[in-house]
Amino acid sequence: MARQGKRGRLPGIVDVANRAKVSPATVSRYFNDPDIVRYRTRERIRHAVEELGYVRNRAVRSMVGGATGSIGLVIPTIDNAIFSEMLQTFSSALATHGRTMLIAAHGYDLAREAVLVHSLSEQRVDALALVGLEHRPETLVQIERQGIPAAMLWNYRPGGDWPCIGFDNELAGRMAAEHLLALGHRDILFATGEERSNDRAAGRRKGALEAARRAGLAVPDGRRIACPYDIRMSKETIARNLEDGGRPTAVFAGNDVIAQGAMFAAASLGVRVPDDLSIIGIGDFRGSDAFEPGLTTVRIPARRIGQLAADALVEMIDWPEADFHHEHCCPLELIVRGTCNAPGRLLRSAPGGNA
Amino acid sequence: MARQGKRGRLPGIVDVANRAKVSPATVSRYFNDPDIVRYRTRERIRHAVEELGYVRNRAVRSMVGGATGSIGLVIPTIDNAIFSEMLQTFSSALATHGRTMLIAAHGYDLAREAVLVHSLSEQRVDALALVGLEHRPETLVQIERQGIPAAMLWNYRPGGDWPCIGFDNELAGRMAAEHLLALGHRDILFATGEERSNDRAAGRRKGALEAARRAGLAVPDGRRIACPYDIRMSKETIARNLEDGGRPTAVFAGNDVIAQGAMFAAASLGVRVPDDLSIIGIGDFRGSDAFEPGLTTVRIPARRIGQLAADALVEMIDWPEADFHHEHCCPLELIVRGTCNAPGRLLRSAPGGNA
DNA sequence: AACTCCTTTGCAAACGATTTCATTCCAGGC
DNA sequence: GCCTGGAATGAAATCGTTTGCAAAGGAGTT
Repeated sequence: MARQGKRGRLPGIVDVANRAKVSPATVSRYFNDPDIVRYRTRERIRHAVEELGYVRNRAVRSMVGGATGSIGLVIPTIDNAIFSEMLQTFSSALATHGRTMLIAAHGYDLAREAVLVHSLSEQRVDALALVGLEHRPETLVQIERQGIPAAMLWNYRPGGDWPCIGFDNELAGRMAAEHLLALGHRDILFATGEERSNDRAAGRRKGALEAARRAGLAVPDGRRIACPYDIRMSKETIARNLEDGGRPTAVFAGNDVIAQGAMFAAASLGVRVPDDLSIIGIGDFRGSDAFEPGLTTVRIPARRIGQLAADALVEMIDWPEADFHHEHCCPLELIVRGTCNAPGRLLRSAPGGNA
Repeated sequence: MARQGKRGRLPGIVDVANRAKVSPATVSRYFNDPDIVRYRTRERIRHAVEELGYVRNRAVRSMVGGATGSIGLVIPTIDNAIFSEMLQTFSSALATHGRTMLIAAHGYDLAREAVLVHSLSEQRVDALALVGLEHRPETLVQIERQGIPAAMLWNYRPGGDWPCIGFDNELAGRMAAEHLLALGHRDILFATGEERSNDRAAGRRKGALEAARRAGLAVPDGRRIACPYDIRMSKETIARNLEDGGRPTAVFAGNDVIAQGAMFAAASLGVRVPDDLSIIGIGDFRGSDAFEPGLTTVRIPARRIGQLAADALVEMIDWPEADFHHEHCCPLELIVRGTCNAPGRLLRSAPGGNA
C-alpha cells in the first residue's frame, strides 16, 4: 500500500505547551533560547515534544519578523561539473549554520533568472546568492525592494553595488593564454563559452584575447569559436574545427568542460596531446587531474567561494545593521600538468590556410 | 557601498488592498483564483501590486492549511555527475508546476539524512523525495508522522511501503556483467561503490556477482574491490589493482564515474582499451559518450526518473485523498560503444597470480 | 517576616495571509 | 418598479509562532 500524505492536524506549540503544563511562550523560548528556561521545565518540554512528535514550523517565524532559515542560490545550471563543488561546499557550510539551501537553475537565461528570484522572494529566503554580476534590472530591483541580503558569486569586480565573492575572470583568461604564449604558441584556437547571459565567459575570452594582442598575435575569426558547456558537444565542435581549419598548435578552452571535450576531440582524430596539440582549461574541476595526460588548467577556488559566500550571507542575515564590505577576490593558480608543451619545431601554415 | 538587506516593513496584502480600495480577501482571490474577481477590480489590484512591489508570502499559507510550494529533495551528493541530470530535470519539472526545490545532501550518511529530513519538515515542504530505499527508521517515522507525501528514487522494489521511482539495480549489475560474460571474459575485476548507506551499489554488486556465479565463474576476493565515487580516486585504486593483482581482461565498474577512473587508469599504465582491457560502466552519465573510445555502459534513465518523481509528488500533493500507486520501474538499456571487446586469445594467468 | 533582586513564566497582542459566511451589486425578467 | 439569482466583494475568524510586558517564583539579606 502506498502511503499517502494526509496531513491531519499536526501537533502545534500549544499542544506541546498543554502537555508539558507550560505556556506556549515557554515552549517557544525552549527552542529559540533554551538557556533562559529552567532545567526542570526544559525536561518536561523535551518529553512532550518527543511524545507528540512536534516539529516546529519555521515558515511561521518569517511572519513575526523572524527568519525562515532558508537561503536561495540561483545558478545557471546544476547539470554540470562547473558549479558542483561550489554548490556542495555552499550547501554544507549553510548546514553548519543551521540553514537550508533553496536552489534554482535558470539555464543561462537571465529573464528566467528574474522569475526565479521572484519565486524565491515569495518563499521569503533570508538571503540570496546569484552567479555572475550581470543581471536584469528587474532582478536587482526585486532584491533591493525586498531588502534581501544578497551576494554575487563567481565573478569579481571591485567597487560594485553588491557584495561579490569570486575571482577575476579576465585574469583567468589571461593566465591561461599567457601560459600558452610563453610556451611559444602562435596559432591558438580560442574555444570559449557562449557569452549571452554569461559575463564569466565573456571576461575570460576578453582576457585571453588581450593577452594575445599584447603578445603581438593576430587572432583571425576562424580561431575564435563558441562552445556549449558540454563535453560531447564541445568535442564535436572542436573536432570539426581541427579537421577543417588547419591545425592550430594549441587550444585555449574557456573552461575545463570544453578542455575535456578538446582532449577527446584530439584523441578521436589521432592528434597527440601535448606533442601535436597543447590544451589548457580553466576551472580545475573534479576529475581534470585524472585525465591522461593530466589537464593543465587555471584552478578556480570553487570550494573557497562556496564557503566564503555561505559565511558572508549568514553574517549579513545575523547582523543586518552592520555594514560589511564583502568583496572577495579569490586567488587563481595555474596548475601545470601534462597537456601543454612548446609547439613542435615544424612551423605550421598560417591560421586559416590549409596545411 | 555594499548594499545590506535591511528588511524594513514590506508591503503586505493589506497595503495592496487599501491602495486598490478593495478588501484583503479580494486581493487574496486575485492571486489564487483570478477568474472570480471582476476585470476592473483585477486591474486596480494589478496596479497596486506593481506600485508597491508586493510579493506575497507563501510561508504564511502553510499556516492556514495551504502549501508552501517547496518540495524537498534529499540526495547523497551533489558534488558529482551521478545525480546531476536527475536533479536538473526534477528541478525544472517542479518549476513547471510552480514549485521550488529545497535540496539537501547527506554525503552517503543515513544518520545525517534523518537530520536533513527533520530540517526539511520544519520548513514544511509539501513533499519529499529521497534517494534509495534504505533509510533509518526515525527518518521514515518522521515522514509518516508529519504526513508528508514522499517518494523514494533511484531504486526500485515492488510492493514496498513507499512510492518508488527508479530502476532495478540488481538488473543493472546483471546486464553489465552479462555483457562482459557474453563476450567471453572469465577474469573480471568487479569495482563497485562503497555499500555502506548505499543500497544502489549493493544491489548492482549483487546482480553482477550473481551473473558471474550463474556463468560458473568463481570471483576471488582480489577481484572485488570497493571504489569511491570519484574519478581520481577510482583511477588510483584501479591502477594499483591492475599493477599488483595480475591483469584481468575486463573491469566491471559499479557506475560510470568508476568506469571513467578505470579508463584513465588503463591509459596511465599503457593498457589499451578495449584491446587489452574491456571496461563497462553503469549510468551513461553526461560525457560518457564523449570518451575515446566511447564508454560501453548501462543507461540509467535519469531524466525520466526526475520527471516522473516531480509529477508523482505534485500529484500526491494536489490530490491528497487519492490513492495513487506510484511504483515506476524505469527500463534500462545496454549502450554498446567502444570499450568492450572479446578478450584476447592469449589466456591470462589465473587471477591472483602474476603475469 | 519583610524586603530586594534576579530568574522564570504567563498573558495577550501581534504577524500576513486564507476562507467561510454574509452581504452587496447588478442585470434581466416580469 | 419590483423581484430574483448569480456574481463579486467584504468582515471577521483562523492558522502557529514570537515577544513585550507584567506577574510570579525563589533565593539571599536584613
